[in-house]
Amino acid sequence: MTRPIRSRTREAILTAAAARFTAVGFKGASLQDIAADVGCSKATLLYHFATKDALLFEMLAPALSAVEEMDRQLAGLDGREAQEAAIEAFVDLAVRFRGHLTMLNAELPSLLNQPGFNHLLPISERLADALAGRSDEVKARVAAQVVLAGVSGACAQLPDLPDDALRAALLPVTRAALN
Amino acid sequence: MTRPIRSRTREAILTAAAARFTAVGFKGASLQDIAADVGCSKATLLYHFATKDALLFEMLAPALSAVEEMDRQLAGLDGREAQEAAIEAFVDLAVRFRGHLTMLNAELPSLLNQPGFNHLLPISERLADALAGRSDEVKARVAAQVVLAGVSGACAQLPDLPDDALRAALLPVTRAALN
DNA sequence: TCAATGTCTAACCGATCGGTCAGTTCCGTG
DNA sequence: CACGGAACTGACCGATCGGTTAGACATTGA
Repeated sequence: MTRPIRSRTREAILTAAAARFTAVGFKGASLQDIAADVGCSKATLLYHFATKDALLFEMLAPALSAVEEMDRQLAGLDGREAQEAAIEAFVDLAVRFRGHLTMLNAELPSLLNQPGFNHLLPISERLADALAGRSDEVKARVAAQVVLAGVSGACAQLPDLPDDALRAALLPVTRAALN
Repeated sequence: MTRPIRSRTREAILTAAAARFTAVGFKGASLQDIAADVGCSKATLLYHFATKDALLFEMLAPALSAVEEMDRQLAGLDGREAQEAAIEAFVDLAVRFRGHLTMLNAELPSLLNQPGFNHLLPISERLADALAGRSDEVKARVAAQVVLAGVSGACAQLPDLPDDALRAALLPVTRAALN
């Protein structure tokens, strides 16, 4: 039984919003433009999502959950073990969520004031620490930042590359950058 | 002879605008907020810079010039030679301009419609090609994108690291990622 | 000192924005 | 078919935005 067209509007809005936010940023995307992309009214959009922020949060919720889960998995690990686990998990995440990670990063300053997102900065710092293999050396920390920005940036830039091909390329590149 | 305070307003505006644009994006920064940061009126700001766009363009002009110059230098080079030259030049650029490169990248979709900026996309593609050592392999091209986003992202993330320390760390990381 | 020029400003403008609301239409169920 | 609730909408709202303008103030050079 196919779902009626009307009950698919909510998903269409989320998809269109994600595309707009990723292309021109949160502030650069207007609710009217998103509604027009979907082919509904702005008021319809606001019937389904109470605020513009609610749209962004719902878009980012799966990536946020996955980031939190990754953080938990990395918590008890050290040195080389932490690094390898972080590499695998982060690359998987970036490939799976493509441009959403860069959205998380771009909107981080404002997201930090929101309940549910305020632990993101410590998570990000712990991830960088794991990628650096728990090392305090400048080079290791710089490499971790290169990987954080580079892997998520590359995934956003290469939307047409299939997941497995992208992942297969990213893993050795990431390992090489960190070692 | 110290310049009078009034004639320093223009530079203060540029500095404050750069900080705001880098922190919250072009659309996220309002002229009123920038003016408040400087301690002048919005109309004063618009006396010195005709439009908000003019502010952004002037902020980005030095980085743009440097990118164009780098493009010219890379034009006749091939394979390994192209790659090494691109690595050195790009890392130098990113360190020198810190967050401005990420601004160039973030605003690229809208900048492409502006005279003076419309050659940026081909330049960016040629730079990625040089970083990949003119290789068509998926891994080489993915690595180039990682470096483009990663090096500029890391420079934006580490504003307190001195230039020479940052450069010294970035060069080996970049080479390793690309080889 | 004075006129010309540079710099700054408060008040204003129209446009766009996120959001609200009363009313309409659609859908599923008994 | 009638009904209640879900989904949708045009018109509206106040706030903020980039930008404009006439006038005030500051600076400079003769």
